[in-house]
Amino acid sequence: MHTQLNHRMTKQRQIIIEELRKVTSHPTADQLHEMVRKRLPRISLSTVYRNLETLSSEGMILKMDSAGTQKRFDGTVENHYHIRCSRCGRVDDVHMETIPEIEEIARRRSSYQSVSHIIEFTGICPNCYSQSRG
Amino acid sequence: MHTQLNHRMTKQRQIIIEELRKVTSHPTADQLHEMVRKRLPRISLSTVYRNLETLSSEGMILKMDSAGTQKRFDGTVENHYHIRCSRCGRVDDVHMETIPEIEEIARRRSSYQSVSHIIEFTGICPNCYSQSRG
DNA sequence: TTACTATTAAGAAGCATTTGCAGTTAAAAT
DNA sequence: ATTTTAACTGCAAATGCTTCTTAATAGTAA
Repeated sequence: MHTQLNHRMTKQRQIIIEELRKVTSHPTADQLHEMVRKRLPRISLSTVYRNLETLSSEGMILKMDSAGTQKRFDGTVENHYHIRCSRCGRVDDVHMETIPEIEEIARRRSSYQSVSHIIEFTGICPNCYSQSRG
Repeated sequence: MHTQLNHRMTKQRQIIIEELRKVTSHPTADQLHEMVRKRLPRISLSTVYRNLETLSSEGMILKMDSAGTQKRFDGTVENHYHIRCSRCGRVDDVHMETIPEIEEIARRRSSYQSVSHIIEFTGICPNCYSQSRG
């Protein structure tokens, strides 16, 4: 059982992984491009983008902020949680109690101030799920 | 006292708020534009964007996915939480235990399947905080 | 009413990301 | 070790979301 789908380990891909794993700074694509360029001066930004996409869909790295390209807006301001369908992008509210206690934990562990939080769930929405079972 | 900072309640702004509060679908700016157009056919998309920005900075609505314009990447795949500085955009890992139990709660409340979760904290990082105190 | 200034519509500009293409190369097949 | 072939690369151009520019409009205060 392997998730390798005819993917080649090119020099570019190898070095992108290595450089990303070296740091804890959660770089953007262009920051990573700069880092990789120190070792592969001719690598293009689109190669970095392409590989980041491939690697994250293989589960080898994590793409953050991967919600989607467009921002969404909510008329409700009080903190509440959301769940997003990974198939169709639909977003619903999750009606559950919030857990503000974790903010104090995060504050202590991170030494950030004025800590707030959001939780975002991801899953398959009822529509997409029923479609997938015919 | 009031949080009104020389902001005018124009017809456009009023209707944008009303339409957003009517729904629970977390629309994107262009979806909301379409909704508002039913009542104000000549409103422009940039007016919608401008007002959504104003309203969310006033705290009257919530802007989701407001992380930033660029995606970030993480070499660590196992679920862990992040904290982001609202001043400088810096992102750090938060070393605390994850709480997978909430996924079951969210699954029951939402009727989504295969639920996973992330928590994102927001705060002021040590650098920005020490700057702000001179 | 008059003056003042925030706001608007329309379109251009900005910027992150994706895509088309022609040449290259990793790696499977021979 | 060669051949083969489809994935991959660099580059440029395209795309798509969001913000900015500008001249005109319209709330608001006096």
